[in-house]
Amino acid sequence: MVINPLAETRARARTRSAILRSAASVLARNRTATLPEIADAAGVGRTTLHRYFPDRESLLRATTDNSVQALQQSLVDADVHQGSTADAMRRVVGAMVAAGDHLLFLFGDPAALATTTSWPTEDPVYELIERGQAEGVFDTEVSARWIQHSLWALVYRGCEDADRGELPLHGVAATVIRTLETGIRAR
Amino acid sequence: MVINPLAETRARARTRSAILRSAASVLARNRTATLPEIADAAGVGRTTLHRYFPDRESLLRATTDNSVQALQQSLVDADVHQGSTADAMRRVVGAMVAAGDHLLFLFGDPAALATTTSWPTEDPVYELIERGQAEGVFDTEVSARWIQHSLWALVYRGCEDADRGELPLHGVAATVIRTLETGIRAR
DNA sequence: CCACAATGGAACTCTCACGCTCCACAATTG
DNA sequence: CAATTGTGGAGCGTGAGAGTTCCATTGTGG
Repeated sequence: MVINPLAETRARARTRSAILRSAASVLARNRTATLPEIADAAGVGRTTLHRYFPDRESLLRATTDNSVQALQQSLVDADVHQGSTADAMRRVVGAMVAAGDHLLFLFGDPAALATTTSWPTEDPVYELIERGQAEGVFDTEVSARWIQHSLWALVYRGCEDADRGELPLHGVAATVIRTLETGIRAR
Repeated sequence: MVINPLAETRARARTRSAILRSAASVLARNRTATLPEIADAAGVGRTTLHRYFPDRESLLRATTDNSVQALQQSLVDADVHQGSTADAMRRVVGAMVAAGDHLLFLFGDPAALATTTSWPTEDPVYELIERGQAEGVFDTEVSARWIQHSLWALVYRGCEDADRGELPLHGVAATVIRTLETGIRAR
């Protein structure tokens, strides 16, 4: 009956991604969450969790890789090379906000990002920032790296505020973009 | 010999604050750090650590309270009511950066801030922001709360970058202020 | 429809951080 | 310079979470 023992059945694929999604969500909010907590959130038994990810570390690695991939896909969808630099940056913010839990998980744990091997060497967002600086659209007094980190920081904070109900989810992107583009000064 | 059994001797006070300082520093970088790690960082034996803080939770509470107080003191020194709103805000950024490890510890752990009882109800920075909005100096399209959170996010990120050597410590405040005031757009 | 993949509860061991105690030694303070 | 306070190493019991196995039950999918 087994046609291809290497291929995951649909059931396994569904379970696997349910676990990864819940893991990112739970760990984003409490990085010391226990395995049973994660299993419960995924609607899965602790035994099943162990069957997919033998130990905690492999679950963390898989969750990190999965979140990196989800975030990247979201950025690809944003199509950074389309239209003006400013418009592209706005789409980037929207894309990151859309990545939600994945972003909160990744940037909430300094260790996670530091140890992952799946972080792309080619970063379309970083290139976009450099492009914007070369075009005279973005500030050249600060480094491209800092601009990128400012972007991360504000989007992260926006997502967290939304998560706590301090900011309506549909307004996060607009608010972040406004502050990112022109700061907190009145115009 | 005991003159006042309630008063801490100088030695005890020194040890206590050494522990609290190290705890904030170590826990900011790894919130699951073990007690021996914290004791080592403070140059103190594990036994002594336990003598001052019977269990992990009491150490965490004390460290949180201590960091809140240090940050507050730093803000008091910044003298928010002195001079123009813009200048005051610049001093606030400098004060927060100076708080360094305390800030990284406090804002790095969502749970720490949520459970502390020592967070002041009167927040001079929040009042400064409201004042700035009323004066037409700060953006009124976004909430005062969001401006405050943007401030936190950027200062936090700046401190972290400095900690990782991605940003020179003496440039953190200036960089954060620039981005905070006018965003990432070129002028 | 029915074989087999997939699941999850129960129960076990193992590890490791924690909390605690005791006692010899060092530092302080008057 | 003593009397007392403060320190820290060694070592032990405890408990929570991790990792494992077994087996009865469920439910996918050909």
